[in-house]
Order: sequence, then C-alpha cells, then structure tokens
Amino acid sequence: MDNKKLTIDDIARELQISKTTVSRAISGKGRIGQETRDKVLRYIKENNYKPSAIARGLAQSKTFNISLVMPGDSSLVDLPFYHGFLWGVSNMATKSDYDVIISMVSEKDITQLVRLIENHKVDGVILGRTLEDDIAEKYLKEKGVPFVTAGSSLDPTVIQVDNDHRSACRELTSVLFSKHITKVALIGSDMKTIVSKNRLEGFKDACMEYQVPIEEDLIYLDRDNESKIEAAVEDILKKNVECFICMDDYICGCVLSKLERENVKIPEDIKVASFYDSILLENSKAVNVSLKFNVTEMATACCNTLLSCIDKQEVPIKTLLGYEVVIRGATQS
Amino acid sequence: MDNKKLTIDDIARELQISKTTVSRAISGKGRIGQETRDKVLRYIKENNYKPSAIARGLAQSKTFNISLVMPGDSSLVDLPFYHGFLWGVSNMATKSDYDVIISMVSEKDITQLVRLIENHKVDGVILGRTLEDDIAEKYLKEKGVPFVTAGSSLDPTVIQVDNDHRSACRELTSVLFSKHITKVALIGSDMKTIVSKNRLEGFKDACMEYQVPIEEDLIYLDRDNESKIEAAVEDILKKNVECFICMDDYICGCVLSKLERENVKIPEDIKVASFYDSILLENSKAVNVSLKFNVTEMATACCNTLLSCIDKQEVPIKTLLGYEVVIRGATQS
DNA sequence: CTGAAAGCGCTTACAG
DNA sequence: CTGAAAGCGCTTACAG
Repeated sequence: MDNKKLTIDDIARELQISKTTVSRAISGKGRIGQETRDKVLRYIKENNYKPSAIARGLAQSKTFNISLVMPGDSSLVDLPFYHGFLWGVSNMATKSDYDVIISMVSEKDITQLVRLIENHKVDGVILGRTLEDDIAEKYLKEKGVPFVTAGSSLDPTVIQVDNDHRSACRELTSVLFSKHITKVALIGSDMKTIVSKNRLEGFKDACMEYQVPIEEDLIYLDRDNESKIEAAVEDILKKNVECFICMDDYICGCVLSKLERENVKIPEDIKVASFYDSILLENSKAVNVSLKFNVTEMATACCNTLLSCIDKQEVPIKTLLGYEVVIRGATQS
Repeated sequence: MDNKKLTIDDIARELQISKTTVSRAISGKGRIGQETRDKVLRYIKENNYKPSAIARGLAQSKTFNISLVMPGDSSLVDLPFYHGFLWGVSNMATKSDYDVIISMVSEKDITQLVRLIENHKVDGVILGRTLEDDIAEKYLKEKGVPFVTAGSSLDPTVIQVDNDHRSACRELTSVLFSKHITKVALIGSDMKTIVSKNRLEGFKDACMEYQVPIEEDLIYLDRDNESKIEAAVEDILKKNVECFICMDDYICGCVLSKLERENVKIPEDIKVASFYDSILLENSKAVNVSLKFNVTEMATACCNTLLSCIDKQEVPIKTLLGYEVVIRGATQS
C-alpha cells in the first residue's frame, strides 16, 4: 500500500518528543502545551499522517465499526428503502468516524451476523428490519451487544426507531373519512410483521374516531402475493366500495395494474390510497392519497441512537418519526 | 458485551502452556504436538472462545476487511444489481473470513472511500461501477491499494472483472440478423460509460459479420432521460424499422411504455430487444430478445480476484464472464 | 515440539 | 506540561 507508512513512533522520533505527547496532540485529550501541539499538528498535516483506526481500536477496546443488518431476501419494492437507508447510515456513521460493515441475513440464517459479533468486529448493530420472532434480535440481546432496530419490536426492552405508522395510517384514513369516503376496503400483507399490525390499528383508530363501522368483510389480510391480491380486488369490485386502501406499495402496484386490466378508472370509478409511498409509485398519478416517510431521517436517527448507546449515554427506548400525508390530484377538494 | 471476554492469555494460563502454543493450535501454523493441539482446541470449543479479529489484524498488519464502493446516486433500475452484488460479495467474503465495509460515493465525491483508506481500515477495494474518468479508480491506483473493478476500465493496468458485453451484444444482434430482422434501430444511453461503448461495438461487430450496413441515422445515443428516449421512439416509428434494440433496461422500460401509449403492438408491429435483462423486465412478455448476466457470478469473481490480489497471488488483469441470450415468445422460430 | 520476547500502532493511568 | 511504561490481544522470528 502506501510506501511510507508513518506511525506515531516515527513522528515522536522525528520531533524528539514522546509518543505519549504525539498521541495527546492528536486526540486532544490530556494537557499539552500549545506550542508542542501545534508542532505536532503541523508535522502531521505536512506528512499526511493518519492514525491507524485498527491500532486505536485495539488500545481502546473498540472497533469503530457498526454493522447494518440487511435482509438478503428482500423483495424488489423494498430495495429503494434499503438503499436509501444504507446511504443514510453510512453518511451518518462517517461523520462520527465509524464505518459500517454489512451483514446479510435471511429470516432464519444469521450466520454472517454471528461471525461479526464473535470476531469482535463491531461495537454495535442496526437491525434493518424487524420480524415478529426475530432470531437476530434475540441473538443480539442475549449477547448483550448494543443494537437498535429500524422498525418496531414487540420487545419493550429493545431500543427502536420507527415511523409512527399507526398515527400515519389513522391520519390517512381520516383524510378519506373526512371527505365522506367511508365505504373503503383494506388490503393488507403479511400480518406476522409488526408494521402490518400497526397499520391495521391505525386504520381502526380512524374508524373509531369517525364512528365508521369496521366491516370485517372489507378487510383482506395476509395478501402476500399477486394472485391473492388480485383475488381480493375482484372480490372487492363486486362490493361497490369507494376506495381501496393498500397497506404497502407492493399491494398498491398489483392493485393498480389489476384495475387497469379490468378497465376500472381511477379516481372516477374508484379511488386508491396507499399506506406507503415508495419511489416506485411516486409518480403514479393513479394513487390519490398516500403516506411519505423520510428514509434519511430514519437512518440518521438509528445511527445516532446506536452511537449514543455504544457511548453509554441514555437513549430513548422508542423514537417515533414523523410522516407526511400526500394528497394528489382529483381527491383534493 | 460478553461478560467474560476470553483472551489467548486466559487460555494459556488455564492450560499451563504458553500463548505461543495456543496461537499455534488455533492458526494451525508452526509445529505443535497433536495432544497439545487437541487440548487447546477442546478448551476453545467448550468455552466458546473466538480470537479478536482486530488484534489478529494488528499483529499481521491486516484488517480482514474489504470495501465495496457503491454509487449512492444510482438509479432505480440499478438497485437490483447492486443489491445482488452486495449479497454476493458479502457471502464470498465471509467464506474467507473477510468482512465488507460499505463506502458510498458519487461521481465526484469519494470522501468516504478516502477516509477508509487513510484510516487503514481495509485491505482492498471492489469498485462497484466504473466511469470513464473515475476519481475513485485514480485515487486507489495512486495509493497503491489493491482493487478490482466490477465492469471494465480503460486503464489496462487495472484488474477488472466484467461481463463480456461486446460479445453478448454482438450475439444478441446476430440473433436478429439471422432471422432476417435487419432494419433495426439502436437506442443507447450515456456514451461516457465504458459499458455503453462496448455494447455499441458489439452491435457493430454483428453488422460487420452479417454485412448489414450501419445506418447512423438509426442509432440514437446519449438518450439518458425519458424525454430524450421518447423523442427517439417517435422518430424511429416514422422510419419503419422492424426492431428496437435498447441498450439497457431503463431505456427498454421507457420504450415499452411509450409504445403502449402509442398503441403500437409488440411483436406484431415491431419487436423489442434489450441488451440487459433485469428483474424489472424479467416478466415482461413484451421483450422479445434480451441478455442475462449472472450477478452472483460477478460478485464472486470480483471478491475472489481481490482476495488473491491481497494475498499477492497472480491474477488475470481481465476476467470476462459469460452471458445468456434470452429469446421469448413470438420471436422464436 | 514449546516458550520467552519483541512487535503490530496506538492509549492511558501514573509519576514527575 | 511531558514521559516511561504497561497494556489492548494477537503473531512470529529466534532459541532451545
């Protein structure tokens, strides 16, 4: 690599001072004369010296690495989220002189994560998604590794950062109700995920608030593949509803294309709302109401919380992030 | 973290042997008695001891980390590639006990990468994409950091792994020509990228081979946004061609939706071929011929090449990977 | 086959 | 304000 690998020793020798002093000049810790410090700092600048993060790590029993755990099996619609999240975390970590080591896991295989922890290569972990019965979460908790989850966990002792899906979905639903659109059908995905449950709750909250009866036969859950979703759509179309509410954008995409094939016009014949607003749908004029969450904010919050955690500072168990209700075109009034 | 952080010292003390011996038992290097080794190994297993990668790194002046450089500004269509690539690299690295630190860069900002190198946190780097005038590539070369590029570089001294785009595109084009579809229009994207150039070359190769004259007015380059692509489509439609060849899937997507809006039927009115075959188009019955590349193979090759490189082994400067020509539906005959 | 010792490149009490 | 020394947890000549 670099032909001349400068070390703190070289500098000390060159400047005729002890390496203790050099170290202090760099870190800023401990008392040190202004002159001496300047001398060292200047030399460092001129010779482009950068301390070895590894050595510093060893001495401080830290790694200055965090791991971001990503699902290797994530579906196409989730990719933009994970990409943005990765970017956000990476940027934030960099600012604190941390680096992020990726570990790819699947629902039942967390060997990469385990290796990372066992090899003592990270100071903490961000869990990029949460599952109801999450082995990664369980493992980390058991090992006592500092970690935060992006998304909610059912375990109240777990540090978590999440968008306020429940409120958001309540509010989106309320928007419809307030426009007297009350005959709505909800299509939801895998109810094993915590976020799905929260969204459903938010929907019900709005029903309560507006005293709209919850019609169970207009709520279609666990529609986790295209055919199940299309079946739901067909069924719903017979029921003369005013609006589809899709729990996520995968569903929404399927619904839209199904409606197009069925020659159903949006918003004339029926309206469509989505509890999410990914780039994939961002430009779709067909979605009348949707929710927008800020990935970067999420990433930043996760990263900062984790770093504070590693730093032994107090952090809130649960951080709830905001959202935005997006109303488009014809639904406005 | 773990309450009981076992170290090699503890083991040595416990077993009444020197830590040298313990180290040897673990690494397998150096002569050591079978009995002693077994004793150590057993103890290690029972007490679930794992050596600190950081400490080992310091002692060996290695980090056991590689960095994967990803564009933070990549567009939606590229996400599946990068995700799959990340997954492949991560898996492969793990097998060799390496970890991958992500660094996100943009065309003109490589500060994250620079930090990583300067802090001595990685042994080598994989460049996830190549640009014609790549500052990351230039930086790494200058610093003497081992690295390989996923994709071709113009610099003949750079270790690179790439799909054989030129041959692939030649072959795809030949498929059309061999079916006597010779009146074709080519729509290409940013000609600053090396891959675009290769694809164009491949196309021309096929023209040569089949003695089909290259009609420059049927070649539309640098169509890097939707409106430019649509303009090209409109223009081409007037020219009575038999087949569109799209240089990548972003273009192909735009072309398809434009054609749909124009009510042009595929493949009756016109055929569509793509020099790429991402998941995004995978299920599109509308694309008649396309190319398929194996991301995992690419990731594996990059990773292995880099690790060999770090290991001071000889590696081929250029590794060319295969491809598959995918022929669908109506174009078959 | 095994061990004492030096070293990887830093940090940090402790003493002055 | 500054330094000698021990230590972080391993590896690796060198010697026996």
